[in-house]
Amino acid sequence: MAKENKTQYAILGMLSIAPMSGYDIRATIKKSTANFWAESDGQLYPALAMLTKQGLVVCAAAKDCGARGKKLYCLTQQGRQALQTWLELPPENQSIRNELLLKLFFGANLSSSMNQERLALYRYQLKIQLNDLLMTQQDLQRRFPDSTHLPYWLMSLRYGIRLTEAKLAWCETEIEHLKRLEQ
Amino acid sequence: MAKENKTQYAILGMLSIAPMSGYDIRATIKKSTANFWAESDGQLYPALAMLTKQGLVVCAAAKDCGARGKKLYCLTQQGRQALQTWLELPPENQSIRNELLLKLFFGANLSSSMNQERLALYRYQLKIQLNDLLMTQQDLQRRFPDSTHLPYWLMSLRYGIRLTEAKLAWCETEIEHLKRLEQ
DNA sequence: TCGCACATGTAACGCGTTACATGATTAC
DNA sequence: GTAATCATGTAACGCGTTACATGTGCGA
Repeated sequence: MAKENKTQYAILGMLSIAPMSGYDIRATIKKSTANFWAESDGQLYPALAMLTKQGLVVCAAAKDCGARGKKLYCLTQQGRQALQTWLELPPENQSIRNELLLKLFFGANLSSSMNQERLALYRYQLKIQLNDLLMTQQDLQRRFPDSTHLPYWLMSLRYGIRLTEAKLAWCETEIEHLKRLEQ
Repeated sequence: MAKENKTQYAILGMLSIAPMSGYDIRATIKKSTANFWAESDGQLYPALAMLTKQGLVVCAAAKDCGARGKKLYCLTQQGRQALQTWLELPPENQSIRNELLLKLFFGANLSSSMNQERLALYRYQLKIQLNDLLMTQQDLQRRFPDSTHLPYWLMSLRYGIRLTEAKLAWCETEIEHLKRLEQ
């Protein structure tokens, strides 16, 4: 009835790259997939516990967990299989909800300058985002030059870069549009 | 604690354009904001009922509702004020979850051809989307040449067009990338 | 010794989707 | 008459966010 939990697959995918702790997964997601995938703590840890119970991941013995009680998780054969099965399915497209766009769609209810300010703020945020993405790109290429994952990581990064550039260009032209409209 | 219900504002916004029934709102959302905002039936009608109870919208008397029991809703002064207040707040950005991108991020677990097929299918879907957007653009300009809303509707449309074009261009280059990688 | 980053979790809350349910009107 | 579209709702379900709770180890 309701949608299937995708958090588990994000976790399995991350563990297919390397064994990690919950904290590592969280950090990796924030660093590398933040542009197209987010997870919240409240999902991550329960999902890890469930995957363990289902035998899709195993937690290294407490001994090997290093300091600070870090729990290192590994994919099991079943886990790898479950990931594979999911990866091969066609991706479902989530419903989109972009509040900025919705507010602009109703922009006739606001002053033109209000809308311009909104766009200008967005442009500013996009510039920062773009910069981050470009830095991450360099960073990845330097740190994992030989990883089999690198081409795919760069692919998803370029998606972010392209989209952010397109949004920026859109912002510029729309601000100009509004300025001209005022006169 | 949890997030505020945004459906109500989408409804108020739609009613700021013209009085509408629930069915009309639904149809309008599907036609015009589908690219950045979606609503499901299960949210729409209860939200309308709640807005009525709160006095933010009123339902025209049953008499005036036309055939088929259609209920025509109008904004009240309070409703207009509530919309205004919300519009002026900075937009919150929803967390993004793009399953296609996540699957590509883990693409090293699949064959190169599988990833290529995935991208090719996406490219096909994007072309259709782009076409729809361009048609809608013409349609809007023809049907509402003098509406104060038109500039903002076109703005949100151009966002969709720009983004879709960027995604398409990205698709093309990535398919080429993968082809070259295979050799 | 004080604060920050590391590290793992739980509970409340309600949003949003899906599926179900129902009936009228129009067009062929 | 019968299918499609118009039209309005309800109920189940669980996903995902936010806030809370707790403790460790390292560096300044």
